[in-house]
Formats: sequence, C-alpha cells, structure tokens
Amino acid sequence: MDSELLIAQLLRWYDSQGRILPWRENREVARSAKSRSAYLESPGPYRVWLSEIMLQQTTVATVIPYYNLFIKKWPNVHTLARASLDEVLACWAGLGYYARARNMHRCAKIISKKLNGKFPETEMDLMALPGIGSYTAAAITAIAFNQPAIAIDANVERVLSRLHAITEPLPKAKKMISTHAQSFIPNPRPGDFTQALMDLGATVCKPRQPSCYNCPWVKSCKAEAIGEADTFPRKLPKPARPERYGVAFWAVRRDGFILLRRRPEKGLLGGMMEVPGTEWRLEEWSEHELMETFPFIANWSRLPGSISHSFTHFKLQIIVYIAHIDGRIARNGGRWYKYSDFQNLALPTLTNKIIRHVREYTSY
DNA sequence: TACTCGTGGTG
DNA sequence: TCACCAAGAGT
Repeated sequence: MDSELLIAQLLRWYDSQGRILPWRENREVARSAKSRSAYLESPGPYRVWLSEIMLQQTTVATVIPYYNLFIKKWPNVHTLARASLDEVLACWAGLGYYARARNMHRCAKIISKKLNGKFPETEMDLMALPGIGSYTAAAITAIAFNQPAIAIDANVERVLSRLHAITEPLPKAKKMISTHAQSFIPNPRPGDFTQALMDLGATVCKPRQPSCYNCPWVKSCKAEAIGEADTFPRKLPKPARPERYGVAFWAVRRDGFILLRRRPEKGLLGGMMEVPGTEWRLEEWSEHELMETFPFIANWSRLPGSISHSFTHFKLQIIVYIAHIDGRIARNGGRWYKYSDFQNLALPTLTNKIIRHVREYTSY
C-alpha cells in the first residue's frame, strides 16, 4: 500500500472531521484559524498524560467530566503530586480501574520531585514510569512532543485489521498490526496522525455498522473490498463470567452513623470504601451460615431484593442485612461515617449501588 | 502468556 | 435483556 497517500488522506480527513475534545484545546484554535497544520502547540504533556491515563479502556464521554474536574482541581503535575491519595481516589471514584489512580499519583510524585516537573520525552523513558505502558508512552511522545510514534489502541487495531483484512484473531494479531503501523512512521505530523487514526476508529471505522462511505481509506480497505468490514477484527471467544454471591452488613449507630471500611490497597477496588460484608463466593449464603458471620450481635434483618453488579471477569449479586447498633463497636478496620461525609469518600459504583438500595427501603 | 482489574453505553 | 465494547497496564 502507498503509505504516503494514506497519511495524506487521513490527515486531510482529520483537519475537517477530527473531534474537538477538552484535552485538545489547541485544535479549536487551529481550526478556527483555518491552519493547515493543526499542530500549533501541544496542550502540554501533563494534560496529554492525564487524559491518556483516564482514557485507558474508558470511553470519551465517561472521561470528559472527570478530566475537567482534575484539571480544575490540579492544574499541573506539582499540585497533583501534593494531593493526598485519598483525595485523588475520591475524585476518581466511579471511573473504574482504580490502580490507574494510584499509579498516576505515584507517577506525579516522581515527575514533580525527581524530574523537576519535566516529563520524559522518549517512549523508553516514559514506560519506566508507573501506569505508562507502550500505548500511553507512544501517545505522549506523539501528541505532547510531536515526535515519531504511533499509539496502538483498540481503535487502531480495528482500523488496521480491516485495512489489511487480517484474519488472524486478536490478541495474536497484535504483532502483525504493529508491523503495519510502523509503515506510517515517519510522517509530517505524528501527534495529529496518531489521534486521527483513533478518531477514525471511534467515529467512522466503528466496531458495529462502520460508515465506510465516509471513510477516507475506503478505496484501500481490503475488508471493505470483500464486503466484510464489520467482521474484523477477528477475536477469540471470551470465557464465560461466573456469578458470585455476597452479603453486605449495613450497621447504623444510634447517632445515625454508618459503618464502612477500606478495602486492601491491592486487588479489586483497591483502597476504595465498601460496606462491610462476606467474601464473594460462587455459592449463595444460607441464613444459617450468616448467623455465625454477622460482624456483631444485633437484630439483623434482611432487606428485600438484591443488587447486581458486573465486573470484568465475574458477576456479583449482593443481598443486604441491616441492624441498629448501640455500642461504638467497629471491628476489622471499619469506621463510622455520617451521610454528609459520603461525598468526600472514595465510593466505587458497587458501594453506591448498595447505599442507594438501602435508601430505597429505609428512611436513612 | 494469560489473568486481573470497573464501569456505562449500546444494539 | 445481555453480550459486547472501550484512547491498556501490571504481574
């Protein structure tokens, strides 16, 4: 294929059809100035880095409000480095993949204190930082510093799988896709090009019902040529997700405070707050078992209904027991919180679902 | 390498 | 309704 032609076609498309996003405010300037080169000035590595971390496995629409909040609260890497991890996790709550927030905070401290606030500019040096892998390193190199690199994400994998009609299923096809991607390096506008490729995948070369009639590459696309664009990329079937069962214990103190606890730093929902409960196992919990599992002696009563939540590799069904407590017992690291303090806590969506469920059935 | 790690939107 | 999907990284 003629790489130079493809590059020119995609950049032309990007100049008129590329998205304007909060972490691309330079594009707004470029487009309104009708500049040929949308690359006027990078938004800066901090903004590029922050957006790329948030965008890992997360949709643009979900990220935007979080990105705006973070930029407003911590406008540069030094302010973010000075924030407490608790504060960062509380602001990240609901965005998922919480290891990202912990790694991001660690990374900010390293850049602020050890690197004098200066982001590394090569993929190798960037990848040495926590939370930055091959994709994010390439994205920062290309977008923030306009140096030759191509970030290969799920969009790019899909676009190139179709362009070359790669029948090898993912993830085995990654190596071949990467080889094809290298043919676009170097090019005159590395930052714009890598974003153009992602925009094409997000708005035209979509997973389902791709708009091939709007694609600048339609004449070169091998998958489209055989009328099977939407069948690429091929993928290996995913294993079924098992159902797990858990019980949450909603303890209310006489003054109305609720017992919550912090999850361990590592693992699922690491460092986030939860309603105390049983482990999540493959077997349902019997009433008889729970008699020995309640965190303390009280008049526990079961709330009607249940909560369903879906994680990446298993589904979870939670039932809730509620009790009013006289003493100020707080076992295994739990702490009492009042409702008005909940907004400042790192509450993941699962915990919020349990809270909402309780509020439906009680007056709290 | 293959598994772990969230959540919300979509068809 | 539910399986699929997303600007992946760490281990």
